[in-house]
Amino acid sequence: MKSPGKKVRGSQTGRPIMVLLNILGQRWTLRILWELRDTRANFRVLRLKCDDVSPTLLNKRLKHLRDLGLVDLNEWGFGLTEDGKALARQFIQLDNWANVWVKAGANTGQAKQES
Amino acid sequence: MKSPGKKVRGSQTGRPIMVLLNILGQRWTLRILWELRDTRANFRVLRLKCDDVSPTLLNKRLKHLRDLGLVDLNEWGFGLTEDGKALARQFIQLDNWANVWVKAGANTGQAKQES
DNA sequence: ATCCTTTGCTACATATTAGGTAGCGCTAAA
DNA sequence: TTTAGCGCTACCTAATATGTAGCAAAGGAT
Repeated sequence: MKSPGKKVRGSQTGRPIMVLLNILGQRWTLRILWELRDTRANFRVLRLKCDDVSPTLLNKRLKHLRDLGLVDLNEWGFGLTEDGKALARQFIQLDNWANVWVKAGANTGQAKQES
Repeated sequence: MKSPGKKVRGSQTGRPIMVLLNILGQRWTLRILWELRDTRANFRVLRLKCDDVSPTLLNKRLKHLRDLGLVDLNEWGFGLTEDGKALARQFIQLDNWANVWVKAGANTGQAKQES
């Protein structure tokens, strides 16, 4: 239903971090940013990189990320804007952290995602 | 289609960053970690902090995060483990970035989330 | 003992979102 | 005029989230 002022999901406080958390909390968004972190790729290549996401969703995410000015499209395909690159840089640190985390014996949670 | 060994979502390469991206890419997960970043909270308080998520989902996420060793529960409620805190520390940087990002005139994407 | 409250948590029906497949319109080459 | 590749969309089905109600257990007060 969704009345005008009502939100569909996540916080609508408008605090930047909340906006960002909402965006990043959507399936595949983080992954897309990650895959584009140091390269450009056209739609199909990006699909392959992203474990063969459905084009429907990939397109939806790309559209969103483009609206946000984090991703753009040119003759070499999709890629990160300067803002997007700045954001992606944060993830590289996550990558480092993740490696240490798993090495430390953390459960990867792969066996049981759903209850 | 989905053959037996295939997974339901996200990459299954096992690379730590992928595992992490899968986890963080689930709705509310980032938000929960964010809200617990510097405080503990019981179930209900946490719900309120998280824009009144449904208990069903909050419970599911908390269970998952506890399995992963990122969150624990004690007499003061739910909170981050040492691992969780280390991860949350990464987000603080995201917060800073987000503020700059929005100040720079970025579209917050609030007006049109759904297509 | 019996009633409240609060805790974490669950059932269940509904709404929303994601996934998979096919294929469109466009451009450019052959 | 076929062929191929591009970004993108329609369609239907499967998975996930939401909302509401309410559970069992633990404690406190009457």
